[in-house]
Amino acid sequence: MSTHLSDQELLAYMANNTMFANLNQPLLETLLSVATLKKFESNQIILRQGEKAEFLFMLVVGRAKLTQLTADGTQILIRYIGPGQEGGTTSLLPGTLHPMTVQTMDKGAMLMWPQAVLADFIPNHPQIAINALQLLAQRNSELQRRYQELLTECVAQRLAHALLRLVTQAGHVVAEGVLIDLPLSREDLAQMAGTTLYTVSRTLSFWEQAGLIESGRQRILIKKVEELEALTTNSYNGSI
Amino acid sequence: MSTHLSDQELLAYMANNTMFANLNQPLLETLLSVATLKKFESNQIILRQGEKAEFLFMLVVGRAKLTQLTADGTQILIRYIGPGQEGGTTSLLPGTLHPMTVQTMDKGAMLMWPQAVLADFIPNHPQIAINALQLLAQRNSELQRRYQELLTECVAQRLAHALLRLVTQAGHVVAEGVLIDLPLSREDLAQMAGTTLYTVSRTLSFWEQAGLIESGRQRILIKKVEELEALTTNSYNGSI
DNA sequence: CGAGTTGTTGAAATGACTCAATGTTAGTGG
DNA sequence: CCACTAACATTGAGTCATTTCAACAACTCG
Repeated sequence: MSTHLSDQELLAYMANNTMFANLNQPLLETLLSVATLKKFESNQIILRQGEKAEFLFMLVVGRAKLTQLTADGTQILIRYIGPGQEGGTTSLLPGTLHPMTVQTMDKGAMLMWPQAVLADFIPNHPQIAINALQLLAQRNSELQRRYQELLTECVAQRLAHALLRLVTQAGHVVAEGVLIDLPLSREDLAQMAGTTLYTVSRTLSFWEQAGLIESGRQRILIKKVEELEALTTNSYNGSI
Repeated sequence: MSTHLSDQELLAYMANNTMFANLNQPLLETLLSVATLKKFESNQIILRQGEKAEFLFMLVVGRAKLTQLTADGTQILIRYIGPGQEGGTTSLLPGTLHPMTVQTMDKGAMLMWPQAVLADFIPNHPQIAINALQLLAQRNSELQRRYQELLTECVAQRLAHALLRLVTQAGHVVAEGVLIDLPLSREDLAQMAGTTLYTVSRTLSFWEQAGLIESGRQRILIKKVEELEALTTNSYNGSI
């Protein structure tokens, strides 16, 4: 995919994102006109956790990884984002800090809105604030769900949940099942499920033997999505 | 405390809550005029998890407990709220469901705003939406912090964190330290820290022997807050 | 005073982590 | 095109924190 996009395409991405939902076309165009299109290279850090939140962004080409570093230095992986998905939502509120680091995975481009510019739109277009509210409410409920998982589920269930989330976010249907279209290492999965790369490796091996998945280096193919779903609810945990 | 309050007092509670911050006095009064003051008994369920979110509320007398039930039936304790604290924040967005159950602990009273009424204020007073955004952003970052805790810390550290949160929320300074003014059972603490009542009991016994706390039936007095804080950061975990 | 709730504590079981050794794959430069 | 290297993955053995189960002790309330 080229990093050159028409305004048409950019507007389409915006219209499909909750952040810009229910806004009329002229307003979308105005918002686009105050945005900056910034290109980025692979493996570049866009936002660093702890820095002042100065802008909202939306990827239009390429992918990025959202991570958090805990006080003791453990890195956790929040989620992956792709074209049409936004980040830095808290930037609407002046004086906040970025809760996570955003790191690009490919060469790509994004639209950027400075905090002050966007905030100026709210008095006349409160829908923007409502949209942001909607977005934050979604994030909140997803986080709540993950918090619950962590509190009550065993590693195998959490890993199954993490894979299922990846399926809906980055799953491509192929002949034998669903392929997760991301360069995922065991370490990445461990950071998502809150465990170690060793336990991930063991669990995936077990599932591979059971015919649920097929995994190789940085590659995961899920052959039986329903059975993986069953693992998340069942009391049976696919441990070794 | 009586369950009878003047408009003065109600307005003061509102003005101090982030939800109604930066609103002028006339607007606060208008908002109060569209609210309903509802009295409740002890141990009454105000909102049930999964029900349609139909109103925002703010306690003015009494306390309540916010809990969540996970898919497998485990109950988790999110937090306690008291006078001046709100709940049902997601009610600003039409069509959402309550993410948690709210249960009263004492006889008391609260102000209630139906979703539709509040939503009507936003077009002319976008500050309300911004306030809600602020509130959700706070909740979000607190949840993130707790998610991280769960992911990286051991039980003793999580329990220490839970106690410290309770200190700031419901701590009363007394001669010997800080008394947590809530009828907290070991089971309650276990639900907050994501562990079992047995481990809570063991850990508290250990801390009691170390002179950090003093705990009895439904009663916890923290004698050395700083040392408890040290436990949360240190690599040393106060295990048995 | 008795019944039910709440808290304590020991012993055994266990899930997950750590460490260490080894295998596998992709990419690089000769 | 092959050998080399670094990154990624697997697996076993040992260890540890935490849970589970069970028995008992203490407190509260009608």
